[in-house]
Amino acid sequence: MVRTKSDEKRREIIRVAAATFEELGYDRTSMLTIAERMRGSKQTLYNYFASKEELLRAVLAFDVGDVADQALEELYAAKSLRNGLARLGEVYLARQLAPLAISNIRNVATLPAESGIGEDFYQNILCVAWKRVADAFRKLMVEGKLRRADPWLAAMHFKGLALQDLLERQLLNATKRTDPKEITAAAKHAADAFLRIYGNEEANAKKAQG
Amino acid sequence: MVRTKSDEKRREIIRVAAATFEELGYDRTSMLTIAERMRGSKQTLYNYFASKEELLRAVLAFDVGDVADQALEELYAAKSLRNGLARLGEVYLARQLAPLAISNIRNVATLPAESGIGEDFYQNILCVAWKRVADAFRKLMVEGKLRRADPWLAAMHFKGLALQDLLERQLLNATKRTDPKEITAAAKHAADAFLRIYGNEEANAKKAQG
DNA sequence: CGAAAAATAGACCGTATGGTACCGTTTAGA
DNA sequence: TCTAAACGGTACCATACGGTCTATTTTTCG
Repeated sequence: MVRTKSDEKRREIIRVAAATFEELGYDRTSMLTIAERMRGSKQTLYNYFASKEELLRAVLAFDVGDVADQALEELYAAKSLRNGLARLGEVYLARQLAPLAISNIRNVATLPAESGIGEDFYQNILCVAWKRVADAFRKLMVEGKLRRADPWLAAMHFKGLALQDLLERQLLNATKRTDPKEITAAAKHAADAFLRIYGNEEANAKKAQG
Repeated sequence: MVRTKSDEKRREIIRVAAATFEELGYDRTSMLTIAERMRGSKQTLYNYFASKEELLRAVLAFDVGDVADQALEELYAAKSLRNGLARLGEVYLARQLAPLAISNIRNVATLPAESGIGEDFYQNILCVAWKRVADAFRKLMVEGKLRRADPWLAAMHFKGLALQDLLERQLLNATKRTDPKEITAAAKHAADAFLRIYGNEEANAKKAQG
């Protein structure tokens, strides 16, 4: 072999494509536009990716996150469970409301169901992270810091409490960009609410007694 | 005037357009397709609507719901607050997860932010209903059936608890159709969780004593 | 009935797209 | 240095779209 399609170039394509999808949306982004922004040719794109959809899949996979790791570190590092949950929510929110993440959801949602992209994205990208959160909750339940309950349901409730409204607004372009302060506030409210659902009053009561 | 562009025909166009947008998605639906399904001509469409986007706006406005009314009736009619909340959630979920509602969200999300459609849709359609729910919660707070808190935040929390995961899955086409039993279960869990956050233990305690 | 209003059908325009094919040029590695 | 792989540029293809225009037909109402 004399010359190799470099991984670096591949990543560069993905980066440019991601930025363009984010800016214009998948449907309104043409392969030509991406090629031009690469200062390259369409042929090169098709050299690396079989189709536009394949390129989108690569963009989606690229966003895969260590979010869960970061977020869970926050959870463990915090002094109180409440603070930890608030930070967890904050990190998650910041990530999920970032333009790229939003546009990914939006772009996936526009594709026909038959492509199977939506299922892949939900199962392999979105859920993976939340499963780790659910596991963390399970541990907290075992440790008695949270009331015993279905950890996955708890994770979904946390997600819903923290995310729902802000995400919807971003998705619909009803808000230009979410104010970081609003994120912090939403995360705190979510943490408070979550503790009211899943907090372990028994343990707290015992502590108060002991 | 000898003949009037009938409101009936206008509604028929909206109906057909809605069904087609729902089936194919806004971007992949052409005005020609709609015209053919109407057994009419494109010109007639442009006779009633200035543009494709205008037609979408009409579709969105058409879906405007009495959802809130129905849902709140359920809330008041139920024997217990818990049952009422569960029914409220169930009705809302069933509505929000219906194919048309989902596709509306999806279609709005795909349009460029500059169009302002997203803001309109969120403010004038989605929020309107939830404001009524918030008002209902406010009343319940005044009556002491719920703990005093920000009613709007409470409504958003209820929405998040009930809706978040199922809506996301539908949006992304990660689920074909949501099982009604799953809807019922999600609504019940949401009601339980909601009462843990916003239930009024004082009142309950007094009742237990009295 | 007869005229005004509206619906139809289809050609048409300009533009754009995803994807392929070709060709001459650059590059890296043996 | 030489050669094969990868590149840029561009033309190309088939298709499709939103939107306009025109000519013809249908409907409705005075």
